[in-house]
Amino acid sequence: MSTETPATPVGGVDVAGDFCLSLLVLMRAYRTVVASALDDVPQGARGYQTLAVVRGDQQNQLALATYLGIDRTVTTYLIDDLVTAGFVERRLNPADRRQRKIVATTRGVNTLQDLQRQVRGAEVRLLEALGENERQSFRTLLSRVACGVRNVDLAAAPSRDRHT
Amino acid sequence: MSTETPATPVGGVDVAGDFCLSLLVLMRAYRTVVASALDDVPQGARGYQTLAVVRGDQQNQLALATYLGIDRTVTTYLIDDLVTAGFVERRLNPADRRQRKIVATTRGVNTLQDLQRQVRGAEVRLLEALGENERQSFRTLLSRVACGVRNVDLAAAPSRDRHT
DNA sequence: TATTGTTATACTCTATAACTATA
DNA sequence: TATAGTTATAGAGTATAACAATA
Repeated sequence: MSTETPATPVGGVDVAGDFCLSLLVLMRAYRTVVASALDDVPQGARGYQTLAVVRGDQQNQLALATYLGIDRTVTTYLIDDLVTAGFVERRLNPADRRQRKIVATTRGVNTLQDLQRQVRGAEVRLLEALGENERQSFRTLLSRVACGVRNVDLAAAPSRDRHT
Repeated sequence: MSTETPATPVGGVDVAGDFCLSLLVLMRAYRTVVASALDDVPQGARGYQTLAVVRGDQQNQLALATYLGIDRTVTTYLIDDLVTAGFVERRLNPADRRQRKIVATTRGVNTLQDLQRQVRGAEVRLLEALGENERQSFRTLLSRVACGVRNVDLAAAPSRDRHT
């Protein structure tokens, strides 16, 4: 009740206005646009994100997995690759020896800074259709949506019950 | 040259403002939020998109694949499933008997309308963190970015050359 | 017993190439 | 010969479950 628009945009198709497809297109374009920048980063965008998170805060793998929204088994392989690349280290947490804190190496931090600059550039290209103010708006809105979604944790959507 | 911001947002990490992660979070949340609505649609969001495209314009499979950004081999399976579900039909194009035009059935059209309503509702929930005006802005900006990206075709990003 | 991390297995998704039929 | 569509095979990515070490 009281949805925003009439259900059917009669006449032609309004696919251009279709949120679902637009989001997919954006996602794919994003991957393409940052691909060359993240080519040498293990696991591409995922490795980059990990590096960005790890740089500021030293976290164990489970916390990292939760934050990035990936499985802890995946995290193992991911960190393996980042360690091999020399971007992060695993350090045993003396307080709880089950945990391994992930710490960015100097090389990792330097690489990250370099990557962030390149990724930023790629993002600007991606958002070329927008003016500078709009681009900033879009960034801000996206960020707020993501934060909101992250906090709410989508309690309204029982994805697990439906897995049959 | 003349990028928007200084490369490093010194101090803590600015992951909340990280476009890359935000986009991923949004994408995942979107999937989750529409999952129950699209549960009975073959191939989920992809089948839904296909139905939306097919409804307005009768296209052959190759054109469909191009538009949706998927491979033509994938399209075959996708259409197979949609046919099985009774949402679309394959019709031989008399003008060129190599082609199969994909046409939505009555049932497909009705289902689509129903789905669109549900998906719209889910999207509103997804964008809950935004006010109504902001929500509309976000939709519009996203749509424009997607269109821009689609037209430009990302010529600047040589993803194939880098495939080693 | 519960938790962190690792390993092994299986499953899904996607990409590549070979094939049929029409042009 | 080139194109539309199909089929088969292999690869990447992901999820599940079982395991080892520590609490």
